[in-house]
Amino acid sequence: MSMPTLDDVAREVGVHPSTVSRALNPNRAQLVNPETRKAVEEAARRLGYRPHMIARGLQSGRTATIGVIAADLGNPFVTPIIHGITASLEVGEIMPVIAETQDEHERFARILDHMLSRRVDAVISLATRAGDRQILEDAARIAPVVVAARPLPGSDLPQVVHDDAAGATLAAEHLHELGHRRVAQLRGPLDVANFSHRAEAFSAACEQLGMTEIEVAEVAAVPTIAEGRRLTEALLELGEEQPPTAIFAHNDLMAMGALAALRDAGLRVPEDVSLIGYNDLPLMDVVTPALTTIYYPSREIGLAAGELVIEILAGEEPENICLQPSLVVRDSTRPI
Amino acid sequence: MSMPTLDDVAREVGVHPSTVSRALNPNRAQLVNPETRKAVEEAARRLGYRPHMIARGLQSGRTATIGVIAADLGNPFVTPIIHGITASLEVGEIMPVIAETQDEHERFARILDHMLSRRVDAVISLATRAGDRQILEDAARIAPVVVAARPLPGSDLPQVVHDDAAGATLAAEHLHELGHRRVAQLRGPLDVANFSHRAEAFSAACEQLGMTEIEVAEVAAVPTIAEGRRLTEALLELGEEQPPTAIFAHNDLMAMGALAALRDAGLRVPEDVSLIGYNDLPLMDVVTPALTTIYYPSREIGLAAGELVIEILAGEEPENICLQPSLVVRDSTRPI
DNA sequence: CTGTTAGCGCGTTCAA
DNA sequence: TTGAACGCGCTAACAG
Repeated sequence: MSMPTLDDVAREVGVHPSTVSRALNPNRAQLVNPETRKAVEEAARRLGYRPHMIARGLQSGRTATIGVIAADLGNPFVTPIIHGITASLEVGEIMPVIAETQDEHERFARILDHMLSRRVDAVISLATRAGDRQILEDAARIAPVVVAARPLPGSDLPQVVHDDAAGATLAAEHLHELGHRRVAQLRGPLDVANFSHRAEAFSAACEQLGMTEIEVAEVAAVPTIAEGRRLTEALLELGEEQPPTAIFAHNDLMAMGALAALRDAGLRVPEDVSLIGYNDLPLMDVVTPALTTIYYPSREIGLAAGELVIEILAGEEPENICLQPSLVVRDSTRPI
Repeated sequence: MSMPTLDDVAREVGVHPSTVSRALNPNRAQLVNPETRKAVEEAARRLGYRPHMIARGLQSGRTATIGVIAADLGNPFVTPIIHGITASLEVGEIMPVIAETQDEHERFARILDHMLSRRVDAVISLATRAGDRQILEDAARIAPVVVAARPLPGSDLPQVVHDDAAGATLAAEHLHELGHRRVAQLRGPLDVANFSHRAEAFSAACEQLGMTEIEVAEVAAVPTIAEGRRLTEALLELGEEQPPTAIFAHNDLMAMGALAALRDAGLRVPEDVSLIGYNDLPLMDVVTPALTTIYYPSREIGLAAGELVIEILAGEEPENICLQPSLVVRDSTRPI
């Protein structure tokens, strides 16, 4: 069960371990006699030698791993991001080490600590909330930290994000163009910057476009189907003279919850109420009605975050990245 | 950017590094004078000392990481599994290191090699295909290997799987009970044991129940929406006197593709054709029609795989685990 | 209770 | 072209 080391190979060939080290290192292999090199390579193969990256890392100081902190791996939103991260990291033979915060601050802190103990070469946080700022910035003095997916406003940390305000504005404009004048939004947890940005931008756009926003007092505790359902029910119980003609859900999961709640209330989408989501999750094009939504470039965010990490590790100056949303019109919205 | 070490703390307090090591190790802390211990702890905190898990691992031989090999992180099927793995591994403060094979054998081999180089304490393969058997068994002589999600028939490696034959049989029985007599299945790639098991069991059940199986010659290259669509189109072009009245798709994604293809062909689900999937992916209850499917306990598979790894690392004898499927009846199937 | 010594596997000096 | 020695940060074993 224990693996052969450089010493084993050296003994096998009858040379010094350093020679083996050199022979097996592509950069230094030329410094070694071609014949001994052949012999070393063959012995290594025969013995099943594999470099001990841990030992190597101990002195090089690099582990070729980066920490990825996600909020909830059960949310289909994160899969494409992690997919993108692994894809871009592959070129550097870097592997992600993954952990979940469940959106609990204390867990976030513990995980960050743990990752620094592991000496990950960098950390990508996909789980950032407003209250995590201090510990992230502290961590950044020890290892590079990249904030991705969820923005951290007012921080100097390198960020790979998306223009949530633009997305929410697109949603408002789309509804306005369709003739809607009474609208509502289902807000995600506001300590996640994406949602606070969406909330503010949507309200601002409503005001500017002259639409009446029917405010739902409550905010989703977590951005899930269940919470989307709950908020929608609250909205319908508001007892307004008339319900809104269109609803902007802060993400697609909440939109799915809204869809269910509306159905239960006997309201049809889009005939009675138009519904627009956010993220363009996989499968949103096959639900019925196919969901009009704001495309969130998850995979690209992941790719860019991975690439940014590689640049940082190469000593380059990181540049923040902000990707743009786009409107995906499907069947859940229509003219009033 | 460089972190303080035991030596730094020792120098600060004026003791020997070993004393610091002891003071900071919960198991050995009692062997040290309470006062010096206090002093050490305070100095460690003040300096921001964190244990160097890499260095520790170098001599303990454990890295507290396990490798997780997935086929495709873009498939919503895998996220809940990884979710389960991280959840069960958390108790041991073990973190998963993740990589993707894209279902390419060579990449699989490379990744396995890489993980062994990193001295992961164990490997969980979620990406196993028939041809990967040899390299997996070779790897298992170096580090514990657990095969999860995709079975590896005839192997002695510990496995955490699911009874695919039972699931496919449930599907066939359900269709039979509804009165269907002409059915078809959309087969996933057969070098993935789940799909070959489902294919065989479904055919066998058809025969036993006296249902006619209309065979689609082709098999999906990958189990995706696009391939599900392609196979369905092939099925419809078969020019049979009559198309089947029910279709069993080997997974939910393929079922979604089938749904689209049927719609395009002017056939309605379930009025004209009943459709049943496999996995019960998130959102399958909100698509329209809500998909009848076979529940696949993804999260439980992940949890069990993680727990199995922990047991193995604790020196216990691994026991194979086989979880049972269940039928989830929704709106995409109905009596003929 | 604490200091000393050695070594985990490797890369990187410096010599020869 | 190769060998010898050292150290990365830590823990285990042995002294004292």
